[in-house]
Amino acid sequence: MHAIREAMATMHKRSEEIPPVSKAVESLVRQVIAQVADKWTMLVLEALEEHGTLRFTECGRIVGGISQKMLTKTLREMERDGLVIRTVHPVIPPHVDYTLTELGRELSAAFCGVWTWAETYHAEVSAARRAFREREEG
Amino acid sequence: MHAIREAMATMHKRSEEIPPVSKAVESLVRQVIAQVADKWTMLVLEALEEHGTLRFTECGRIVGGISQKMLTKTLREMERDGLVIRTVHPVIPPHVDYTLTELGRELSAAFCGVWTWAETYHAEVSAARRAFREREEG
DNA sequence: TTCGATACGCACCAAAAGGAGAGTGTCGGC
DNA sequence: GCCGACACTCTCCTTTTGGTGCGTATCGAA
Repeated sequence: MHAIREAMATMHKRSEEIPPVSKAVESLVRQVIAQVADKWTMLVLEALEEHGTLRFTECGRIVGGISQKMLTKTLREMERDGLVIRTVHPVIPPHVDYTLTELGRELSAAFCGVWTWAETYHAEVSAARRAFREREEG
Repeated sequence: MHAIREAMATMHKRSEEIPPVSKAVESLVRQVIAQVADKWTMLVLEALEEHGTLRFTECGRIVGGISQKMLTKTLREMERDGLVIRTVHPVIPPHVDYTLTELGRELSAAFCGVWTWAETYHAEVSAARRAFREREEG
C-alpha cells in the first residue's frame, strides 16, 4: 500500500500531461489482469472451453491436480467476475453445472495465443533454463 | 501429490486411445504457463515491450508498485527462462540493462490478446462483480 | 442399516509470495 | 569528508496460497 502510494505520487509528479482518466482505467485493467492471469483460472477456463458445461467434480478431474478448495475458490471468483454461470439443480444428490459466459469465452480466446506460445516454445524455455543453470554452476 | 496421482490414474483408465507423449508435453506446457502467467511477469514484459531496453530502477518505476525484491526475482526468472537478456556494464555506479529476447517478444505478442480483453471488458467485469455482491448481500 | 454419491464449508497447517527497511561498494560532486 | 546514485542482497515480518481431512444433507441401492 505504501509502495503504491509512493508510485502514485511519483507518477503524479512526472505525468502532468497525461490525462488522469487513463490512470483509473489502467488501475482497473491491472486489477482484472492480476485476478485473471492465474494458473488455476487459465486451466479451468481451458477445461470449460474444451468440454462445454461441466459439473464440479468433473471439472476438477479434467483440470487435474487441483484440490477441491482451490477449485471452489477459482470457480467462485470466475462466477463473481462474470466468466462462468453456476446453475444449481435442487436434486439429491446435488447437481451443479458450470458454463462459460460470452465474456469467459472471449477471455479463453484471448488466452489462446499464450497456450500456443507455450506449446510452440516450451522446448526453448527448457533449453534456456538448462543453459542458465550450467552458467550459474560452471 | 495424491490428487495428481489419482488424476493420472483416472486419465490412464479413460484415455487408452490418446498417445502418452501428449501427457509429457502437456505437463511441460502447464509448468511453463504456471510460471509465465504471473502478474509481475506480465507487467515487466509489457514495460520492456513498450520501452525497449530498460535499467533496473527505470523498469521498476515504469511497472509501478513493485518492490525491489519482486523486481529482482521476476527479472531473474525471466532471464532464466530466456525471455530477457541481462547486460552488466562494469562501471561505477553500476549499470545493468534488460532487453527482451525474441522469445520474450513472442510471448509479449501472445499476451496482447489478454491485455486487449482486459481493456475491452473491464467495465463488464466490474458490473458483474457489483451484481454478484448485490445478489449475495440482498 | 449402512454405504456411496455430490458439492461443497470449515478448521488446521505448511509453504510461498510479498513488503519494509537496512546494508554494500565505489565514485564523483558539494 | 559526507551524501547520493545504482543495483542489488539480506533479514524480518505479514499475507496469501494451497493441501488435508473432517463434517453435512439426502436419497437410493445393497
